[in-house]
Amino acid sequence: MTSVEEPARPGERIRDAARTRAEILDVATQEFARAGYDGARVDEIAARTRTTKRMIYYYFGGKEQLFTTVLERAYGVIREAEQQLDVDHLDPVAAIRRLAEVTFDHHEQHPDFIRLVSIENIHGAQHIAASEKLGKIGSPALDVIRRILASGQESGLFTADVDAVDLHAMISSYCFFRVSNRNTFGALFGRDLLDPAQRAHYRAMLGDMVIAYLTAERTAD
Amino acid sequence: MTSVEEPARPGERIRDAARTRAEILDVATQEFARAGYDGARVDEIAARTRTTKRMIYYYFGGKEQLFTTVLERAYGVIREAEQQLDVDHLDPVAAIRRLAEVTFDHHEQHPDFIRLVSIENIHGAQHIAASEKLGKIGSPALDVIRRILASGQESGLFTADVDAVDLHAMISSYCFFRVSNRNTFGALFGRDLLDPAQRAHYRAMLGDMVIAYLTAERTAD
DNA sequence: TCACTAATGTACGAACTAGTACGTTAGCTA
DNA sequence: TAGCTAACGTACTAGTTCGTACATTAGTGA
Repeated sequence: MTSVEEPARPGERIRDAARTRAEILDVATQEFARAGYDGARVDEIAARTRTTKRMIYYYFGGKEQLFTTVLERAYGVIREAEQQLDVDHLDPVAAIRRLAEVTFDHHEQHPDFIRLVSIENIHGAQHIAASEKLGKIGSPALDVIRRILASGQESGLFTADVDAVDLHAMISSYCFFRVSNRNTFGALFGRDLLDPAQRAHYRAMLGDMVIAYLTAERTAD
Repeated sequence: MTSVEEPARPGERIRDAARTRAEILDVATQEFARAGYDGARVDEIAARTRTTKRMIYYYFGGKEQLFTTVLERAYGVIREAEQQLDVDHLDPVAAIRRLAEVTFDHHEQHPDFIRLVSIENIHGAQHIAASEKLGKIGSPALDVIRRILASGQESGLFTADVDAVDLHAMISSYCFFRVSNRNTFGALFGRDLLDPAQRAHYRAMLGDMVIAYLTAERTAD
């Protein structure tokens, strides 16, 4: 998230379109993540900004488009993180573990993103559908997975029948659930999935799981 | 879900507290699952019922308590399904696969439940916390997992360092994600995780993953 | 320096929404 | 069958919430 925090001496009123826009997006991200789409209040977003509600409509058109823009920016952040990923120098097993760990870390570090995605799912992904940007930005992580899989399968380390998108779903589900379902899981089972003391344990567990799946000999079917 | 659908000849007005209550819960479940807690409309729930809004407040006290009761009932259904589970006659590997498959099936068959849990997570699991019923109903599935794990570890089939709650989280995350994130995943990757043609594939993949994890020799750490 | 426009602020309204005051009736029980 | 109460319906209100009409000013280019 591009956070904005110039001091802005009180009383003085500065015009800065980019700053105002970014500040609205920052606050809106928090507010939507906090309360959901319908629970979020446009007035509340405005109040926590150095500008007024009028500006939200000026820059974004309305609550719906504001949420779409918030989503676009949140997905942009994860896409950037995935693009940083460089595992070509590692052997397939180490590479896939590294990918899993980076995914794990990113989910943990961006709970707001997880919440926004959960909210978007409740609403049928309608904002993604309405967004031109989000329509066809494939995941860079997918390309990485494809390369690792191809290399691992070629060398015979990995079983042959694994698909990149499926593996991505497997890794994502584990990382996502840990954050998205933290509250109900904690309430029902008395265990905090985000407990810092257990972090390394869960991180290793994910890697072990994925590698075990990829290297196990499958029973005939 | 205990669905209610007596014909109830038009014009005639029958008094039936249990039926009215159940009908409100049925409709409320759909409405909350459809639109989220804040998106759901009490008037809409009432309108789709053969009774009036007044009755919602008569029986449940308010929107908040109505949602809590909806949640309690939804969790009750899954707990019942878990209690049906009988895998004691199977060997550990078959038993754990069976457990995974039953979990898989239940999630797929109850998308409304998944949505309600997602919604509850957005709101910090506050309704679970407020509910006496939901406070301490452990999951029967957990007991089953504990027995299978103990048996599998004793016989040396499974690695020793796996915890029941962790394994439950692993299985749940896969099953949950497939339903909860169907919309965004489909929109971003063009693949429907609930495609009936892929159902068997994903079901087998889960079992393979869990068994691979449980039977793999762990690298020293 | 003048004028023009992008950027901003104020005040308000129309529609919605949870919740309630009050009145009515079915059906059971004494 | 009289009366009592659980069950139900109608109509309304108070407060909220998204959105906008209108007024204003900072900064830039001619």
